[in-house]
Amino acid sequence: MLYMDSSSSWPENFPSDRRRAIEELVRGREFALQLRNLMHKSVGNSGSQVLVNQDLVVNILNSFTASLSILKNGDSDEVSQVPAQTQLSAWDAAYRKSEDSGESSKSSTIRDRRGCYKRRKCAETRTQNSSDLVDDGHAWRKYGQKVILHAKYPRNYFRCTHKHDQACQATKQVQRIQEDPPMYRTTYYGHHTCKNLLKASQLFLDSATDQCPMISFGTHITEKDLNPLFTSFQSIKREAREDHQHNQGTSDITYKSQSPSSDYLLSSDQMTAFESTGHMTVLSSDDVISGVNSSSCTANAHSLDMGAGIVESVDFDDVLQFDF
DNA sequence: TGTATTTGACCGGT
DNA sequence: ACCGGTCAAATACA
Repeated sequence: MLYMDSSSSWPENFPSDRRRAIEELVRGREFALQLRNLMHKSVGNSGSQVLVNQDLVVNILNSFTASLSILKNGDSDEVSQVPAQTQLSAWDAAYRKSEDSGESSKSSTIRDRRGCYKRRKCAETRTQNSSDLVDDGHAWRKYGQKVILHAKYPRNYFRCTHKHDQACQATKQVQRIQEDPPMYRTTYYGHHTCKNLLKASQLFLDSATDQCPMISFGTHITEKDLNPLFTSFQSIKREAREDHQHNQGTSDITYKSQSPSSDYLLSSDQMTAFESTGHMTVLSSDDVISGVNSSSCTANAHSLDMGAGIVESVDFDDVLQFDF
């Protein structure tokens, strides 16, 4: 999340009343951010209540951000994160203005796109190699394909389907890296902020009804427990199933917490991060609970080959036990 | 008709 | 100037 620096220099002749309005909005957004952070730490809220609260905070933040963008009119950092409708309005306005004033554009059919997008600089990335194009549970929309220098195969660019309606900034790149057997490298940029509830619920319902031999959950998961931050489950389930075929008789896996309210699920993203770093973040139906960093949680978990039964428990603020 | 994909052009960073 | 990421008009598809 980008923040407007209140100490940034203001353009000359920038109206003082607008400046004050912007400063007030910045303050308000800071308060909303603090509220969000407090909510993340709070305990005792039910999952659904946290979801409602998070919705509210997201709406508040979006409103502030959109307002700031409109007022400041042209700060690309701000434009990049406001809802698309706001962006389009601003661009349409700018476009109409240039038309009205009779300014000529480079092309009669293509409008001036200068400043219309900002490249990510050091967004968080995660890379995953796989032998097939796994469904990671998110809705992606392809927006480009490029031939890459010294690469045998073109690189494909995808953005979240909800980029415009929910301002979700997550993107990924998929590139074939090997012909036979086919291997693909997928690089994820940023996190999903969209509420992909329909698809997530389908996955959960699917996981609840599918008699997957490797994974079971201690309690039934209902839609009210869904956390939009937590979605990708399908691929790990498939991994588990495939592995099971190679390792018949491996015991069921239940991710259980000692707190009575919730069990834990692992997304494929988390497993990928876990593979490469030995560190993972575990999400409950409520929210991020804690991080795991245990030298004993290494290779075996990666392929879900739990035959060696490595991890018994990991220390947390709120202790999470892995019953393998 | 609405949504997704393709693809050439544009743009920013180096 | 070049490379790679993104945009958006054209096209395909359900």
